[in-house]
Formats: sequence, C-alpha cells, structure tokens
Amino acid sequence: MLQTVQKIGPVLDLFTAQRPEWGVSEMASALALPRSSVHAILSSLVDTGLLQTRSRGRYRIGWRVVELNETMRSSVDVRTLALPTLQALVKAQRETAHLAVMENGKVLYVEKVIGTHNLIVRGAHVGTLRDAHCSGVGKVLLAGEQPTNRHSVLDRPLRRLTSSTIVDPRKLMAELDKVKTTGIAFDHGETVSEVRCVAAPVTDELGSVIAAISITVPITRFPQRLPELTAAVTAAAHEVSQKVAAGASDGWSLDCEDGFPPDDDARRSA
Amino acid sequence: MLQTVQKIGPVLDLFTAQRPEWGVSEMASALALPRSSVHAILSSLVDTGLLQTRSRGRYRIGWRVVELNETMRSSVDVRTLALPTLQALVKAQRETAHLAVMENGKVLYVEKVIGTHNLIVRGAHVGTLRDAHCSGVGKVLLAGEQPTNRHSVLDRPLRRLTSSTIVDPRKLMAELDKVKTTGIAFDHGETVSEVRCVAAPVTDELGSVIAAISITVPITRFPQRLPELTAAVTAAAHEVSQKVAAGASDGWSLDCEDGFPPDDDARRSA
DNA sequence: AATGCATGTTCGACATATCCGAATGTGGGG
DNA sequence: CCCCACATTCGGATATGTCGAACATGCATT
Repeated sequence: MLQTVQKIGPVLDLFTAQRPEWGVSEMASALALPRSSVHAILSSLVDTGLLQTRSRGRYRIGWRVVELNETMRSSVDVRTLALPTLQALVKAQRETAHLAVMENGKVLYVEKVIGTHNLIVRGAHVGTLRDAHCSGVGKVLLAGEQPTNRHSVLDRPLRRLTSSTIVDPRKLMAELDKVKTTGIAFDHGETVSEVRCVAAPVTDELGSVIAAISITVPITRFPQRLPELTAAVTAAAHEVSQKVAAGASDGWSLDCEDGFPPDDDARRSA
Repeated sequence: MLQTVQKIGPVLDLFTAQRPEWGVSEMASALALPRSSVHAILSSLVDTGLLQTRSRGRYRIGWRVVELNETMRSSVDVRTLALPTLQALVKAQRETAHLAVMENGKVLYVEKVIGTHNLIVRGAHVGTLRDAHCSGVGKVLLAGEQPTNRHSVLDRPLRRLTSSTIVDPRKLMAELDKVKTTGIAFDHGETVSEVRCVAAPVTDELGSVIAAISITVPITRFPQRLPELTAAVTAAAHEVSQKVAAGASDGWSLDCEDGFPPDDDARRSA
C-alpha cells in the first residue's frame, strides 16, 4: 500500500461545507504535521486537480472532482438509475425519500428528493456519512453485508441517539436478521425521536445489496400511512433493482461527435 | 512535490463514462507500468475512498467523489450561485446556456441548462474539457487570464475545427483584447459551423474572471436575436458576479442539528 | 512609509517507503 | 479436474518523502 497516497484521505476529510478553504498552517496544526509536509501534499493534490488554489496559499476542492462525479453519474450509477423512481415515489407519497449506500461501515446519503408535503429531515444531506445502526437505510445496508463486515460495525460501541436507539449488539443482530428475511426495515425514532422511516434494499443482478431507499415521515402521520408506504418503498426498490440488473444498455453510447476530437492528449501542462 | 501522489492523476484520467471500470492488468498495459505497481496505486485509492471495488478486482470511482462534489456545491460555488440565473436566462430566451471555468488552459463545462426550444449542442457535457481558443466561453476565460497564462495556451498550435476557427495566435490575441474591453465574446461557428454563441464573464469581488456564461443558438436564429441575447447574457453574468461578490452570506450556516453529532471521529476502519 | 509578524514556499541530508520481478492466491472455462 | 489468466503478496535495491531551518511574501500595525 502506498502510504503516501493514504495521507490524502485525512487531508480531503478536512474540506467540509463549513470549512471549504484551508491554508497550510491551519491544516498543519489540524493534522499535527510539519508545515512543509502539508505543503507537499497540498501542492501535489493541486497538481492532480483534486484541489485548487485560487487566491495564493488558500486551498479548496478542485474541478477534477466535478469531472469524476460526472463520469460516475454518466456511467452506470445507482443514483442516475434511481432518481426517476425516487421522484415518482415522492410525488405519489408526498414525503421525503433518500437513497443511501454503505461506505466503510457508515451510511452515505447519495440522493435525496424532498417531499412536497414537508421540508423536515435536515442533517441527512447528500454527502454526509452517518452511523448505520440507527436508521432504516443503515439497517437495510447492514443486513445486506457479509457477516464479517457486519462485525466491523457491531463490534464497536453503538452510539445512543434517542431512547429508541438499539445499542445492544445482540438485539441489533436479531433485528438485522429480520430485515434480511422480510426485505424491509423501519426506523421507529432511533435517530430522531419524532421521525419514522421505512427502508428497502436495492440489489444488483447477483442479489447483493448495493443501496437502500427510504421514505421519511413525521411520527404524526406514520401509523395511518405505514402499509401504503411499505408497499411503495418496496415497489420502488424493486424497480431500481431491475434497472440496475438491466444494466447500462441505455443511451450513453456515443458521446464525442463532430468537431470534438477525443482529446486524450496532454491535459496537464508545465 | 510528492511524485507518488502525482501518479494518481493519469490513473483517474482513465475512468471515463465510456470505460468506468478497470482491472489491474488492463490498466497496467494502458499506463505501461508493472501490474504490481498499478495494484498498489489502485488499492491505495480504494483506501482513500476515491475508488471502490465492488466485484473482486474491478475498480470504479468511489463515493468519496460524491462527498467532495457535494461539499464543493454547498460551500460557495459558482455553480450553485449561477444555477437560478441560468435557468431564468434559459426560460426567457429558450436557448441552451452553459457555465464554464478555466481548468489548466482548457475550458471545463460545469453547468448546463438545456433550452426549451431545442436540444442541440451535444459534445459539451458537464465535466468535459475542451480547447479554449474556439468557443465563446473559452475566449472570455482566456481574456480574463493573466498574460502569462494566456501564453501557455497561445504558444501551442491552435487546432482548427471549422473554417472560422482562429488559428493565428496574433489574431486570437487581438480578439481577446477586444473581448477584454467589450466584456462580451462571440463564437461565429468556430467550433461547429452551424452553431453561434454569445458569452460573458463572471467576476469575483476583486474583478477577476472566474467563470463564463454563454448562450448557444443555431445559425438560423442568430442574426435576429443577437442584440437581445447579448443583453440577456451580459445581464445574467452581472447578476451572478454580484451574487459571488455578496459571498456565502446565505443559509449555509447551521448544518448539523439535534441527533446528529459532528462526527469528526474515525471514518476509516481497519 | 517602515517594521514586524505570520504564513507560504524552498532546500537538503537522512530515513524510509516505493518499485518491480518473481512467487503465491484465486476464480472461471475448457 | 486441470489450466490459464488475473489479482495479490513478498522482499531487497534504490529512488522518494520527511522535516527542520532558511527564504520569500503579504498583511497589519506603529
């Protein structure tokens, strides 16, 4: 493993919406590294385009990220495939829907369609990583993991967020088994007391769980809507799973046409 | 400079919409490197989250990119600020609009709103890098560069795409000066013969050109709409520039609220 | 204006992580 | 069942990153 490359992880972690711009010294003290070392990392990242430096000595995320993000979208991508389904789901149910994937033992929200009915559920922005044990999507994704990977989450202490949060590993394991067999997970206020949610797994052509769809409602509307939401989320998840299995046989074929040569040549300059 | 980090540039370049997935051997031959070296790079990138490996030995772009992209958007970002303006522009003019920035001497399209009127202008996808000398946005961005940086583009041969393409550096330099003074650039079929376009610069609070807005029309509709489009694009560019200058003093302030602790802790696992 | 400080950037010798050929796993097809 | 292609691991020669200290640069204060 290239330890030098691994060093960029903690560096990239520092760039957040709250603090999108960093200087060398600030970052050096944040990472407890010498200024010169941080400078080396940052300037190398600028060179690759992952970072950029508009004003002298101030570093922010670079446009290469936009490029990669777009590449990811236009190749087969759960987000792209799921978005129409999510929108239909939200239109029909009028509640906020999420699409999430597992990222290193945590839940990463990758798409979100806000319900016409309400605007709640802040704190689950696209791009945020959250604990997996206390949400509908989290339990769906955990249930779909190999037992080995489950343990990597279950072995460390489960943080309590509300009185309903499952903090006992044995109880959580039992819950996950139930989710695995029923194909549906609920969040009975395990993250935020007043919020309920229903989640279902998106699978690939081999049946592995690759993502989760959820729909979120305030506790007040939950009981009477439970059956309908469960059906709708399950249906949506199945629909997306089928699209995933169907594969990328869509219209991404021809991109570069007349007047725009392939342009594989020198992108980097002196 | 960390040469090890620089090595990831060419690797990331390989991931395209056409070929979003790579194995070690394919990439080793594409890069003319030993398999073991490529493997080291790839597995390190997986570790940072920039890549992921769903099926064994197959590498694709990782979710970290989504995270960074979203961070970029939610911090002050030309795209976010410009989008409403672009949409209004498109709605009023019914023609396709683009937002582009300069990336290493090339034009990078970062936002695009398709006109209700037509669906032309393929080949300028969000995320694509194009030559700067032959488009409206390119000339606007070049005109806004420091003379030094201008040269890095002007010094290498200017590729001819149509009969109207400016390939003489002296003529281009004159054109850029005109653009600089008038604050508007045109593309008279310099990229694709049948396509005309009007572009204007977006500036930051210091007056530096940081992006360009353009509106694109087929040659048939160009003459009679020229004055109107020029005015509209100029107005839109000014509007976005003011938003940029106004800064991030919007609503990005509070993100994490109850039930969602900051979560700066261990994201990486063993 | 001039001075000082804080921060970004460069340099070079030492320590160490990377490189790459070869050996070892691993999965799929004949 | 065997074989092949590919991904992955291993280890010693060597190129590479590290970090303190010097240098440069921009900003704020006197």
